[in-house]
Amino acid sequence: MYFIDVILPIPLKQAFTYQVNRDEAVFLKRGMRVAVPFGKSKVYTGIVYGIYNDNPPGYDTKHIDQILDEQPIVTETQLKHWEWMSAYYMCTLGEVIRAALPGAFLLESDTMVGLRKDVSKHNIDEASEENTSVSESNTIDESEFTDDEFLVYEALQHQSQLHINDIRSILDRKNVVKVLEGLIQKKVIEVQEEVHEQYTPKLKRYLQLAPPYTSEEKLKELLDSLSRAPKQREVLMNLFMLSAQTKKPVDAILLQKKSNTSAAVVKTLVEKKILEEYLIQKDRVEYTGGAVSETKQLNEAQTLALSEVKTHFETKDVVLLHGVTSSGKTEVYVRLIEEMIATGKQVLYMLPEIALTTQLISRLQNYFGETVAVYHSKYSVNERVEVWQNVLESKPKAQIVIGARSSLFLPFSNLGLIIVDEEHEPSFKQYNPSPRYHARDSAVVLGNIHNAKLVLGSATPSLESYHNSETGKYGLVRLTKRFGNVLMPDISLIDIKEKHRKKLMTGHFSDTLLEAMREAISNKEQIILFQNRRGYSPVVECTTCGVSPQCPNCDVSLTYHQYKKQLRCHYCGYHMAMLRSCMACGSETLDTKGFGTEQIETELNHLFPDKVVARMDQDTTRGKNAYGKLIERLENEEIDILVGTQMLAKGLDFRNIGLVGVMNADTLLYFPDFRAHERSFQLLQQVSGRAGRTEKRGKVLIQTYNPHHLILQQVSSNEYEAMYKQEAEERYQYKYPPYYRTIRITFKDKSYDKMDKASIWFGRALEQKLKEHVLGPETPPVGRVRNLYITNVLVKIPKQQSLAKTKGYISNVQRSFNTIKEFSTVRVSIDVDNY
DNA sequence: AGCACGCCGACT
DNA sequence: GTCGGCGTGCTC
Repeated sequence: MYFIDVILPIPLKQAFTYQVNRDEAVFLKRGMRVAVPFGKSKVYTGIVYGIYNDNPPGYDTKHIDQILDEQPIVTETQLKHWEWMSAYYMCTLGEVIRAALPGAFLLESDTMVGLRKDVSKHNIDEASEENTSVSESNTIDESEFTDDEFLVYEALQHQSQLHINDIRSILDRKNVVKVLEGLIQKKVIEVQEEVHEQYTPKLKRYLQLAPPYTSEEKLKELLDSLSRAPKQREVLMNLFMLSAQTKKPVDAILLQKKSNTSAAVVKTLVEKKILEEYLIQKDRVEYTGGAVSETKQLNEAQTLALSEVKTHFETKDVVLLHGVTSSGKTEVYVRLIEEMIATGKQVLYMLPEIALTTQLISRLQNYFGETVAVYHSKYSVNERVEVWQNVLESKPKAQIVIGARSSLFLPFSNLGLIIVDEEHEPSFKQYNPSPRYHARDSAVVLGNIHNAKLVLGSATPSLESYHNSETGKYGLVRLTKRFGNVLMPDISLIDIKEKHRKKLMTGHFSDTLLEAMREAISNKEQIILFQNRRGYSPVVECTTCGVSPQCPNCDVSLTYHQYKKQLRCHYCGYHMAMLRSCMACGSETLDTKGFGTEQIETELNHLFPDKVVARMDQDTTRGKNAYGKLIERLENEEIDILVGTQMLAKGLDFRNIGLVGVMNADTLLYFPDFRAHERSFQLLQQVSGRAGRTEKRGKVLIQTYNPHHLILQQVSSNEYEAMYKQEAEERYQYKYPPYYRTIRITFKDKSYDKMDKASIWFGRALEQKLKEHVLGPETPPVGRVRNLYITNVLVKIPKQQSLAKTKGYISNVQRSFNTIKEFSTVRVSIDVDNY
């Protein structure tokens, strides 16, 4: 007897044991995929985790359905990293696998329904006497069908196979099992579980002359015979011309184009067996660029930084590269990459999703040509599988991988260097679904496993990383000058309280900002305006009774979107038409409070009617290429003024931005989060960094009601150090990271009472041992989303307290919690390092 | 997580 | 009287 342990991509702690035969046991290796039956009627894809014989578990085991790989697609190194991840972030290995593997690797099981072969035809065409092969029991009596059964039966006359979801929509109901059971019993249909391989290699069609015609004589004959089919002749002539140069089969599409003809003509030739068709597998992810360009000469500061990084690498594995915006960090990375790939090792370059622009990718491809592979969620499942395979096989075309946080899961075998650019970006942390991992921190561990070096780069490092460099855990290298001696932008604060008092505001624009905008426009410079809120206005309020429309599913007010004349909830997507009158008192005195990007755009259209204004936020960049197109328009200077949310802060690298305006900095500062100040500083610095990238000094204007706020002062004078010292002090005082670690436990339930009771129970249980380090339960700013009430318990862990033990204790509490029936519907999620 | 089983309200 | 709602428990 042989058994294997399989990890399934579901949130269950255990592995599942299946039976295999001897041959399978010999063939299988850890890290291969198998399809296994699970539960009553499901087939899942799992990863083989262990193989053993003669140690039967104390229960019946099922046999595996099939083996899906020839070779492991997951390496031992990956498994090690993933195990660390599941332990550290308190999730199951299955959840890590689900996040790690490209969707196409995880097969889907589908229930397909078909008519039984022995009855189908017989009953459509009036049963003929001769057809005696049909046995008595399979004769269908349609009169015995219920209405639903008949509908399904009829649908199957037109389609040989139906997916269970099709049947659901045909019958317009969810539970179709009863109906199907009835039909099975009447021996009309049969069901089967089908496993679909989602990955389909991309095939390219090639054509060549069929063998009978390859001799010159035959060819002549052929051409003569086609004298009355000029189109076909033309195609053949073109084929000769094209293949004369290459002596290879010819791309079908190219041939068709060259011959200036339709697909039908080509098809006829294939059908006449004059041409032969070939399908050749083609890589989807391909670099088609030309020559590889030389890397740029580094300036003095960059050269120094590079050598400092290398010096640190002698004693440390991680170096933090703190370089101001446009100081040319990328060039330093490029040098490091260059040296690393020369030794034959792999390099991973991680960026936040949004900063993965074509700009940067093509820049790297110019240096490294086809050794660069790109990996992120916007790529299709098929493309991702190809990159995965290329990395797995250590192919040269994936020696350098540039990707978003999920690229961390790729099957590297000999990773030498990891670069985490824009290290401070919050989007490196995944919140939902589990695993709630931080890609930067997980990359440090990955680097450790591979014995690789890491560079974390940022203009505004996260407090944690900077702290690590202060304590000597990381090396620290600075780049304080912008490349080409471009000056740091000139940042000024505008007191809009005073401007309001002096009546110097036009809508949301102060006179100072407007003046600066006019000046920039007359200098033919572009302008970026930042407002960290989308929509038209976040609150609509009745001036008579003070009531404002709320989302029925969430505890938030609805945001007014003028463009669609709608009220929308940004949490659940609920929307309704804009009201004409107040829902509570009926008076038509509705007013808007607060403002978003859409309102700024509207105001701009009035203020600068002859200028091109564009908006960049979630609403305008939804489409596949919308973001890229906006960037392109901005690059080509087709846009004069761009309004946007924090999307603007990342990766935009343009020459002609003369002015950056922040419409209201206060919404950032008063965000209820211990990182609000750090985030505000980072965001404002990053946005400011968009200004002035040529010789001329860029200008930044920040409108605020609190011009004396310390953070704003620090932003305007570009004092990262001061900000760090100040913030670090506060974090220490209030027991927050980086001095304390935190774990957040979230409780959700559609009953407020249950959620409340459950969280209190959990909190009390934790307090037994963790004492005053347990905070809450506390209601978050939005206490209900999608009709689920939410509350949080926060566990703080002092530096000297064992993280592993604390997590162990939390797990124990959770285990007892799960045995309490009353709380069974309460959803508990744990977020380790919830920042 | 799915998914099936099983027990209670709103309709033919 | 059914249909279908959701609470409960299991999956090798």
